[in-house]
Amino acid sequence: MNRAILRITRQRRVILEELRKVDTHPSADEIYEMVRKRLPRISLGTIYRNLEILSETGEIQKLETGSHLKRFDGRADDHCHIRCRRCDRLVDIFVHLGAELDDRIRGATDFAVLGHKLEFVGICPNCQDQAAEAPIATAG
Amino acid sequence: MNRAILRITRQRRVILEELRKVDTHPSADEIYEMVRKRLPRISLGTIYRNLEILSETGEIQKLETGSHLKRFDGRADDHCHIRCRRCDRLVDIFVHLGAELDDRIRGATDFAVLGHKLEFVGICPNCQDQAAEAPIATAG
DNA sequence: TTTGCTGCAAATCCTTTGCAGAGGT
DNA sequence: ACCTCTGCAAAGGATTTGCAGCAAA
Repeated sequence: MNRAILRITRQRRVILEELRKVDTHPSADEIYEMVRKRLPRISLGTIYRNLEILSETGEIQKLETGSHLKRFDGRADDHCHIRCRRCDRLVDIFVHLGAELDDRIRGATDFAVLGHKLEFVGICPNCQDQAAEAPIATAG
Repeated sequence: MNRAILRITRQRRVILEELRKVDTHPSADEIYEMVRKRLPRISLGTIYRNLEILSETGEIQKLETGSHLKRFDGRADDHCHIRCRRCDRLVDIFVHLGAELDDRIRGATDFAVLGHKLEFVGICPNCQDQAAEAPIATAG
């Protein structure tokens, strides 16, 4: 992927701006809808291409954990996420476990440890409230 | 997904047996190939349906972290994995960080924390050796 | 006998790609 | 002017699903 000098196109700039505006970790398709309000003729292909490039250069983060579709994060600094099991909402958590975790497993593997992907799973406050009103029927 | 009483079909049994034989965390397609040697007429659809059911009932684990395709783990007990960045091989690690990690973030979120997905990334011994002989060209 | 499961094939969903023309630098 | 980027549309790969017949219980 030896990329030459990047150009700052209108599309690339707007994609980054829109992604930086939110903390909702939208999917490519959701970003497409957001950007389309400002650039109605942009194509989904361009969205995908730019999200790929922006995450390669480290300006954004591609989140591939635990969902069938990719989500993107406008923040690239050290933080992790928690996903709601009911509504699939993904929220930032600023607890820094980073290097510590990696150190803890170095004795337990013969791999050279480079890093990790961590995502918590839970129920968000909204869905907790709904559950109180109308609990989800679990088999059994 | 309120499922009724499950039947133990020949297909379901063989899929589980084959998955339990290996510690390689195969994809659906790889499991298809393994099972086909014993049940040549089985279909990929049946493989997918059964892997889904078996992971719902907790007999196996569906691994969705950090790869474009799902992998499956015949062990359902508490352990995590490390993935090789070069060859994508996925290996078990038996360091138990489970409950401890969840406790550490309970103060930092208003979600009800249920658990987490954790996957380490590194370079496996094989690929380390290869790198020593012929280092991978990185852009620059 | 009941009804969950199977094989088959088509459908679906997300993502990537080829191409000719547009637009940054 | 050069060469990366874009829009369009088609391709791609993994997974899901409808259906009629099959087979556990």
